[in-house]
Amino acid sequence: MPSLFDDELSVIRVALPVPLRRCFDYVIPPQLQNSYLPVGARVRVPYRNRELIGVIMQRQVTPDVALEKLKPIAELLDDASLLSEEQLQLAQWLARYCHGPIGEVIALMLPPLLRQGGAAHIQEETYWQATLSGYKLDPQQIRRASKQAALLKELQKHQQPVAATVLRSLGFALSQMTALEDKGLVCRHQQSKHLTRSTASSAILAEVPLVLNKQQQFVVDRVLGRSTVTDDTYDDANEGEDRSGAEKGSKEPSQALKDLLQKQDGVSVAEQAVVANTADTFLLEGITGSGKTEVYLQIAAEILKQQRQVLVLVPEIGLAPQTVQRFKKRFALPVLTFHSGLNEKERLDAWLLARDGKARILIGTRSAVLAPFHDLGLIIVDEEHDASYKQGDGIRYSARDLAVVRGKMSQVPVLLGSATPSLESLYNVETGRYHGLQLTQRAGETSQLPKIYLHDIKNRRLQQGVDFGLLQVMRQHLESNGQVLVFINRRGFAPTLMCHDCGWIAQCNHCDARMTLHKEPPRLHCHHCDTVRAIPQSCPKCGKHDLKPVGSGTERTEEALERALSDWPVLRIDRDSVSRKGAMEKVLDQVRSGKPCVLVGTQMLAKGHHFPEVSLVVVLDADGGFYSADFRGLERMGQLLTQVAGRAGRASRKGKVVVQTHHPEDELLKLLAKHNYSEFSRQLLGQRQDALLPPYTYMALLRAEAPRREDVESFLQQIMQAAESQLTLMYPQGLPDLERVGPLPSPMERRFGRYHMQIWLQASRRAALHQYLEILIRAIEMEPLSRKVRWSLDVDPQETL
DNA sequence: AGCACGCCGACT
DNA sequence: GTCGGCGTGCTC
Repeated sequence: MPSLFDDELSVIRVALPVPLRRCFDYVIPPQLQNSYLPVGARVRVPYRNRELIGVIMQRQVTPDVALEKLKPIAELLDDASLLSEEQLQLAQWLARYCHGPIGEVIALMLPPLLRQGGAAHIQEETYWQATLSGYKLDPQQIRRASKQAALLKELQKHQQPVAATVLRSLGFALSQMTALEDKGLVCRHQQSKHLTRSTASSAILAEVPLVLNKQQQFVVDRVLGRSTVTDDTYDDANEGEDRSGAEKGSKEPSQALKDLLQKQDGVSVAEQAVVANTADTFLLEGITGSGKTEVYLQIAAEILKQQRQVLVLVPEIGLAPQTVQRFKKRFALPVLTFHSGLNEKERLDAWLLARDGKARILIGTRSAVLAPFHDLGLIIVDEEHDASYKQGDGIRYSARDLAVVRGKMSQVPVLLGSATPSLESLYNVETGRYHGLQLTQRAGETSQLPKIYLHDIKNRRLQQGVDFGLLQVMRQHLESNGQVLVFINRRGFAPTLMCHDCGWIAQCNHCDARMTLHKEPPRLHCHHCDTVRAIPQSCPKCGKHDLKPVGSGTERTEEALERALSDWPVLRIDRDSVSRKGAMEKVLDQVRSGKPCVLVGTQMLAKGHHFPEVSLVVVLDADGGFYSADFRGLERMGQLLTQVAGRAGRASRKGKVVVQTHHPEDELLKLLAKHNYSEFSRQLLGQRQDALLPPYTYMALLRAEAPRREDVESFLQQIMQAAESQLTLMYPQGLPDLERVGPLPSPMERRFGRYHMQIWLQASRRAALHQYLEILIRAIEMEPLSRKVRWSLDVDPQETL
């Protein structure tokens, strides 16, 4: 009979993927008494009447329920910890910060296959490569085995190992491969099919780095924690190197590369140790074309030299193909991607390869910030202002902010980069939490920044949203072989359909929104709930045949420009036109061909793509930011306009940007037109400070939604009341500067047949906000209505929808 | 979240 | 007489 002491030793605490903000305790059954049950390993456990897979969070716990209630673990799935100490710490931090269930955060960290209980092993395949003597031997010398000779000849064609499956499909048999192996002419490798590059190679670089200008060099040195020499001798030396290096790189790349590879092999351990890494956060503000990516590459190179790994976060992998390409081209090391486009197997492999240190560089979208690493040495967050770092359902976290936290935890530098930094990050520079770094010059041979014109459209006659005079300007650019980019932030043909006779408009049945008129294919489409209806022939209300499209979207602009500029191709890029796979590439290829054309599109076009031949960019409506219900509307507008302007004149041509607006005298717009994003953001920060809005205060938003309005409203009222009485009980003095507003109807209250309401919370101290949130969450858990209502808590909301 | 238990309406 | 509606209670 085991003693009480023994029992307690055999109780472990497990995080389970259930929406409960606690863990569950289990006893270790006799058959596992002698097993190693480390924190971070997965277990299969009975839970109510089924089995779940959880992660061990704590060992030797004293259970807070009676011992008899504890069930035994059914199975131990890992013989070693699957989540590192660092990851578990990060998960705990995130769960506390979001006030979410730890089990769900843990589940978020595991790729789906591991969540389902799959084995944590990389599936390796056999690869064959000729040995040194195999490469040298003339295959004809292999007599009486023509098949082997052919196989050797095949392998001699490749510098890299070739998969056995590929060889088999070419008609070679395993016996032929092993026969050559016995002769010492070929050798086999076991490796993941995603690791096509050798991990053992001592070479790090695969190409000669570009020569940095002084600003870039300063940034590289600063992030790497090198002491920077600022006297003139250094500058002169640098200038001298500049020219010779550039020449060498351009004229004789192969020789330069050889030198470089030779040098790399000779890098001594002592040399590597010179760099004293910082664990600080840096905000790199670099205008478009200032060579941020090159800076990333060269900082990453130093970290990689130390045998450490680099994590690169990008907003969307689809928008960053050239970033991925540049990393792959630069480094002779395995570069892997991690994003939602991967299938489950690929996701698992990338995850495991990063964990084992075999993936040296991981480029991924937001969830990559939770990936495991063997020895992480640097985190880069590209386009740090991008809203897609915070999105998604369930646990709402900002991958950018989490990257900063992870950097601090792991004592690793974090580099946030953007041409248009978020106000949050700029504020963090101001308060000294981040170090600010700047790139103000366009790198390379690139021309000056485009000139931006604010075009007043008050009282002007527009043709489908385009000023008549502007068409002439477009024509000029096309005639001089330029390309024209036209932005409009609405897709579809027209924002809605209206009866000219009685004023009826096409309203969505499920949302407080009008339906968008589309022509391809013809339909009325609600962009909020995806409801599609046929276009009525006559007015459903008065029966008259006088239905008119109101306003214009991408389809209509495309149509209008096709008519007005019929000598040139007009291409459209928006979510509808590129939904088919490869459609986007097809259009982009046509643009890259460099022939004059007009490209009409939504913001999709503004991000990531380079169009060197674009000489004119037209923004049809810049005024959206002024009327936005969201307090970040202006910030978004500034970022978008600046990014859009960055699309013009990137190569030999000097670009021009025309922005149609009703507010050409607006000071903020004028700052943007002068390429002065810094001053623009400073002014916005001033406004935020005056209005006591983030980043000067901390905000949280409790959203709730249900089919019945009354349920949402009384739910929010009930929990607020409960929280209020709890607050006076726990903090008789109250919490300082804590604003509680609501329940309020959300902007667009009815969506997809459900009513949305919210409670706003704001505080000048983060701690006060979180103390209140804790109370509020407890109130929700007690409230019976919470099963009728879907609710979610958003700390640091990006959108107030 | 799931999933059982439990107590009231329209069906073979 | 049952099948099944969704209210509510619990999960180590």
